[in-house]
Amino acid sequence: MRWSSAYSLPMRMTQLLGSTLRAAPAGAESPGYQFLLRGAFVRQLGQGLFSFMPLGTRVKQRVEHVLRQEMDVVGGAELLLPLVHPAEIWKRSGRYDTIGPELVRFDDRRTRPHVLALTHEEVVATLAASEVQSWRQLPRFVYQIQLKFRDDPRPRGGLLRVREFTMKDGYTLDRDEAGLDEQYARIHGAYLEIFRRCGLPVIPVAADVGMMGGREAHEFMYLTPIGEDTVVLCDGCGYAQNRQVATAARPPVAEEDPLPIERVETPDADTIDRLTQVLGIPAERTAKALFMATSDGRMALAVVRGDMQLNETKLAGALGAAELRPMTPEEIEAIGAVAGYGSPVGIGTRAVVVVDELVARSPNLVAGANERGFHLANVNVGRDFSPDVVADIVAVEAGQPCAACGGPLRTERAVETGNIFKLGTRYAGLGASYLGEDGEEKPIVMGSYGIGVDRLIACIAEEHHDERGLVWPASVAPFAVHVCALGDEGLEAAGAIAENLEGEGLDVLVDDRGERAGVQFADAELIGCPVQVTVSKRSLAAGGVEVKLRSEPERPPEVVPPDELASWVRGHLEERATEAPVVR
RNA sequence: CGGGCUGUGGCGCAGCUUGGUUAGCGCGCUUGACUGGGGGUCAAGAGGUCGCGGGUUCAAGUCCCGCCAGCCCGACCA
Repeated sequence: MRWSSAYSLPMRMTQLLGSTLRAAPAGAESPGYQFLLRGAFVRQLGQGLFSFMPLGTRVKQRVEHVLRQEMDVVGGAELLLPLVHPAEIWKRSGRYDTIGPELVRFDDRRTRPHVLALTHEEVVATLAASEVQSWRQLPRFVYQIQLKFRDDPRPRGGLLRVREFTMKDGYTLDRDEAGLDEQYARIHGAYLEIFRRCGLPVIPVAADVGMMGGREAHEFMYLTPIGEDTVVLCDGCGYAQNRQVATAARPPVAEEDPLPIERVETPDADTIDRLTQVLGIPAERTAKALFMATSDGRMALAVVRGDMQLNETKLAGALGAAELRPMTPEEIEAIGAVAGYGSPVGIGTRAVVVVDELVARSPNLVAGANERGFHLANVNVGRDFSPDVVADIVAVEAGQPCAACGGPLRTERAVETGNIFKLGTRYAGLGASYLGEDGEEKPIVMGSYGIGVDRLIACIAEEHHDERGLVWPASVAPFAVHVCALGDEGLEAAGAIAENLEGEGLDVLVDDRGERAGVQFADAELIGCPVQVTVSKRSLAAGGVEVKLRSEPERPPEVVPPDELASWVRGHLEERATEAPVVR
């Protein structure tokens, strides 16, 4: 293993732009982000816009090195695609219209419409169309490490959610689904290796395909309370899915014959809570109707059992809608419904009625009457109204039984550090086709594979720190060795020692600032390079330099003769290179 | 986009309630001395359109209105 980048001279701390901060700027909440700021790895320029300082850039380069190696192992060929795209290709894929304002659109000087890339499927599909003619040119796997810009409505959490970010994105081109499955599985494995090498424990979970489109997707989740996603996990059988798509075992439904529908008076019962009080029935005997509008202008009435929550992602999928929003009061009135007393009964064709699968087979539920102050008892799906769609549209809650093994499900907050999508022929409309062995023209089958580099760095910082600062895994540390040069004697001796380490292929940062010992030690711990070397009059008198590992702050330093230093460092780095955690 | 909070020197904050002369404190920065293995001490300094614009007032960092920016929660989102 190499512990060096292409650099051959030690980095002197006096070369670095940006000084360490004793206190974190206000607004930095998570410890990982605080240390990234305090250590001068990154600085914020604007909302969701970050400068990578020299130290941060080093980390980024180390992470990218791991990404490149692992992508190359699974047959990837690196390329670089433009950040600015003619709007045309996004119009041709249809995403120009389905994606909202997070896609930045602008005209160039000749008033030709352009966009800033928020991902690169369109470009790859366009390239595939022009470059691939024959089945003999497939399969292919290309990747890049490039900027993306997404005008997110709410950047937050430091580097966790930004607008401009670096992504390692890869794209597979295959003859058929079987070929895609093969490459997908291989890259799935490469992703696990990447996260292992970066020291980040992740869980692959089944996920929603979202704006990408396609038939299958996985996300690589880092479990942390600062995460914005929720994953559903089963300790019993290993079930793991994003809450957006997760399912739980369905409870049994009452075995009853349908009773005659009945209009009951329910004053001030415009919530399920109030309704159950007024009628003295449990929430699972009620059906609640939610009013949602789709981005393509359809009105939808979603019906779930009163004790369950709607999962909007599932509903959007059931409707084939890109986006959903709650209906406005005017829209609710327009379809003849009453908020708080909404009901699918009698709504007719004024709204698309989507009924949760459990509601569809539950007899004698209490539903609204579309009339203020009244509900309908003994509503039965099929008899009293006909749903347009029956599907699982409820959100899984912690504690519900696992659909696979019956064990209790739990939920955890998580950060999505990477994702992989089986796009299939979603982008074939851009002309990506090839001539098969049988002479038939066939659509190219695509896959898409992303890892957010900045987000990955943020997660590594979150995972690897103590109360004093960062503790970078050796694989991504800005430098392998941080040399503290104490006093004039230390400063004098440190140069040769650092150069020697560099000559041995180790990246070295030398603190040549002439600061007091305490300041140097504190900054070394904040910056978090794996090996700390102290050169001073005292260490030289003792026969060499003092070494200690950032990961073992309590262990007393060891004195090592200068000519043995490189092998000492190398040995300890190798030893720790295998320590990165693996989660499944 | 909705709700909340915050904008005062490079960083962290006080001052605002109850308007009143030269706007403070800690850290950092500069210079000097001492010190020299865990953010040292002393001394002397530099550095501020108090986010921006308007208003009220004899007088605004302080009160009012508008705007902008950032942070948090929600909506949204890979």
